[in-house]
Amino acid sequence: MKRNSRLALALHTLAHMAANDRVRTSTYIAEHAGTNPVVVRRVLGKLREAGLVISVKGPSGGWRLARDSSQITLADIYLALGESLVAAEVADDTPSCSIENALHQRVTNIMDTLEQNLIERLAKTTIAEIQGVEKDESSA
Amino acid sequence: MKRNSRLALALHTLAHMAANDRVRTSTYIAEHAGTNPVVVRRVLGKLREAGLVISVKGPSGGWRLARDSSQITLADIYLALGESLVAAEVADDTPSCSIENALHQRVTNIMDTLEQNLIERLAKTTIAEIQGVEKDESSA
DNA sequence: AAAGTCGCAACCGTAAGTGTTGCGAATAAT
DNA sequence: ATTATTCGCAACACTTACGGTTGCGACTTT
Repeated sequence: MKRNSRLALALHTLAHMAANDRVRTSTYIAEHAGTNPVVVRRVLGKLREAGLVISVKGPSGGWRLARDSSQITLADIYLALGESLVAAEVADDTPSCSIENALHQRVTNIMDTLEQNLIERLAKTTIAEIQGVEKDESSA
Repeated sequence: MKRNSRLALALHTLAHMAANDRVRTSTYIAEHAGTNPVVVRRVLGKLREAGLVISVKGPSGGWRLARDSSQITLADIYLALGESLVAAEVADDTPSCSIENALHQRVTNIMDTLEQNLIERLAKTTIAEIQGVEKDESSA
């Protein structure tokens, strides 16, 4: 797969799961998403920590949504994955002078604001809206 | 520096240049941005291709804004750098079935829309607004 | 008891990006 | 003209992030 495709994978998978409430194994999901079961578990694991999906072990186990797809927004997913597409991950500051430092702070603030705008925008769409209308029949 | 810091570097640099209209060398900029002259030239080179800055060779050469800082938006910079922070770079499609394909298309459309929203948001801020009020005096 | 499934850790390979060096081209200053 | 300065560009090394893969243990249903 391509780079930083976790969000796309999560969206795709949850929309798929929203089509009906059958339990899906990570192997099944991986095949339909064109990736690996472990990758699926890695991504869905984060969503499970955030309470968006539920996993059950053992035969006839797998994954299902923790609540109705209309109650899961894209922001929920984005935040659950710990994504930060816009904002810079601050690490070390080398403020050569106070003016540089102030400027750096202003740039950082702007990017943080942009990140926040993105999240607010994400919060306005739910999985149910992605999933659309049709019910999926592909089980084999 | 950190990863994908090109946008932050460009913002920082252009805001710095907006403080006055002196020509800055890439070495000077790099020192103040905590990076390397070649990295600065790489980033500013893209902005030059987009007509946002002008570079002059030779002694007393360097970089300056191509137009007033109030006429350069963050979207100009973002697009000049060829950034795509949200949208997925499509490469290959493996539509196992038509339903999968439709779903994939819908996810792609959503991420494209989010990318577009980000750009629209970026277009609402100019370098002049980042730069603020004070005039910078640091030359040594 | 057996089989299926997740959970997790470890590792590899690839890709992207920054940092660095070197050299050529252009241009201003002398 | 010569020289010094600066960009332009290509090539390379180094690091980091991430997807992909394997292996094994834990759990639970049948």
